[in-house]
Amino acid sequence: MRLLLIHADYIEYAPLQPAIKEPEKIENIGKYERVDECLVAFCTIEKIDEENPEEIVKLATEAIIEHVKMVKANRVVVYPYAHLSSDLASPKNAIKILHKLKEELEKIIEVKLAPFGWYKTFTLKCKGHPLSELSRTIVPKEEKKKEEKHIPSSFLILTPDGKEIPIDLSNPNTFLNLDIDPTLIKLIKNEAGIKEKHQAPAHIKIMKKLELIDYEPASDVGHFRFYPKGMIIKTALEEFANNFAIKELKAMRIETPMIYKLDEPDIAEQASRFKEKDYRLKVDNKEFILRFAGDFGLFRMMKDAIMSYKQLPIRVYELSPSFRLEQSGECVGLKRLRAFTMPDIHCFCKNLEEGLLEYKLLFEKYTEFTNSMEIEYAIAFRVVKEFYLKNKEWIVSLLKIANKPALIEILPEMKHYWILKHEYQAIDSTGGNIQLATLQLDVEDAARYGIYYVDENGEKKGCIILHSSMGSIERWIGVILEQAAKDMENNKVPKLPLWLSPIQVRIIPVNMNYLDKAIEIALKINENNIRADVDDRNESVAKKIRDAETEWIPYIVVLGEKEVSTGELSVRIRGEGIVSKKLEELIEEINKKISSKPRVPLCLPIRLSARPSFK
RNA sequence: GCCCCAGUAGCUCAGCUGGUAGAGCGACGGCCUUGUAAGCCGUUGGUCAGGGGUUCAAAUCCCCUCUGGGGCUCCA
Repeated sequence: MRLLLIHADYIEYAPLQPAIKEPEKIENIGKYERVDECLVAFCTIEKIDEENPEEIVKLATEAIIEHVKMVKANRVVVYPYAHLSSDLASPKNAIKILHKLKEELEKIIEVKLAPFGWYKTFTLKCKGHPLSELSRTIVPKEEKKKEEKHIPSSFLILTPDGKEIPIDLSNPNTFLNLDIDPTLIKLIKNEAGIKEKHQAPAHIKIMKKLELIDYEPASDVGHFRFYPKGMIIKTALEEFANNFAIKELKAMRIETPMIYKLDEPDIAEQASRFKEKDYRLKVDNKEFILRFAGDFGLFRMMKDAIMSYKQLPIRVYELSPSFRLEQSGECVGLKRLRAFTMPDIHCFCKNLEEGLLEYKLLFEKYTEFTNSMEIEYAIAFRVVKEFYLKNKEWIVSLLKIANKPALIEILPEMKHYWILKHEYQAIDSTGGNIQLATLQLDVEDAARYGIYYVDENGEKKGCIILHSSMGSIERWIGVILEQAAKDMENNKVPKLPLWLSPIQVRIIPVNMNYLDKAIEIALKINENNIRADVDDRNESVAKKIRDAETEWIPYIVVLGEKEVSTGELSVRIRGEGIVSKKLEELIEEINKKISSKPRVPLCLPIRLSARPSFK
């Protein structure tokens, strides 16, 4: 907010004609107001004021009152005056803030507020003493801090054979024509703010068309409803996350509450570092916060845990919903939500040396995990300069595991709680990136939240904490659908990975005479933990095939006289064609393809005619 | 959160220089008994996102709200 304060004998003004589309309503155009012995505050509301109107009003009130006392003015005239800044707030908000300012001042002194949004004529007699003219700029305190903190990062590409290619994000020539992984180039373009397609991500239409997931307007922005088929995919991914953490990494699974009291110091501390992106609620006069990450409950639990150096590294896993009040304009489809399901694995290590061993192990596991998901992705590291210089060869050894070059962001100094992190980023159908798995090396939080282990000498020591996640389940669904959309664009038949296809096999009886046999076959397939159903609707075979194809069903079996008499099924494989197979061969093929991926049972009526349509 | 664009039947959309709505698909009913991407006939279907305003008259013009999309901003 900009203020120009004038101590005046009098001011006289009258609104003449509207200056904006929606000016404040006034009673008499052209009617003069006169105020004597006053401090006139010419006042410009700036864009930045919209972020924290309360604070701005408070600071402005203080500044005006301070000056009123100094010059001993009897009253204040707040005079909207757009011309003190070139970065204006929206008129709607400016009016709100000005009225708020009037309200606050009124508690202390007589105030007049000139109408907003009018061209006004005015006469002003300035007293002319040394303190009679003064200008002030009011800026939110937080904003000031932010500006001071900002030191730019530098960027480079690091290859598995240890080559460093410095790049400059503000100069696309330094990276656009490099002969290197095209997916990484796309990631860097995103990082540099170069966007190729300005359109809605394709997964939104697909998730509705396939009856997986949809918006729920009765909820808040970024909260979705999951239909039965969407639930199959979500459950399968969750089970995959469980298997990864529990079977693969031998982590201990826990669960912690979703709601926390804000007056607990450590909770308040974590909340304050997350700005205003949290959901708050008041119950029984107590203020609560909805968890925006798993750390709340986990850190409390680990603070109380007694850990010996002999037990480390200790891995803890939690899968649970988190809530973040992301800016409404940022919530798009499944890319960014306000409610999401997050698998979290935290590893508690003795020291940096053990932390690095653990990091490398997790890097290998997460890379293997991401590779198995049939998507296009690139890796980005963020690392504090000092750490990078000491450990460059170690990072190269990670890249050798992934066999991919990576973007490296080098932070001149420690800015967050971690000294090293990396992300797996998928590229969507519009060329935008979607962050998936991430791994962070945290050297600060153990001390901050009192998480200790007891060392060889019986002394308490702070842990090194590795935070890691495969990324939210919802995002993974989005990315898998985006991958299908990209295939479609490249004239490939769009598919879901077999293990995630809600219906894996559809049996189509040629007519009602073969319905019983069809159901018998479907049940047999289901017994093998493969999801099969039967299209028993009274439609032509052609129609049923068409519907199965538009549902992206990977295996379609047509059942008629021929099949029943020979025992050879006619199997239409999505994107490939029709082959002849015995039932056992079909089951074997699917089992082989799904391999160790999770098997979620069919949670729908086996007969299509028994299902409602959710579209 | 800000700026811009959009919202018409369950779905996809037409109508939008003002005269209170239409198609295809779906659903429902019937006929057909089906062999690898839509068999035929009929019926049903709407507070034109919600609210307010202008007007004799609003889906159509104006304002507000909600929801979605694009672009910013933000993402310890």
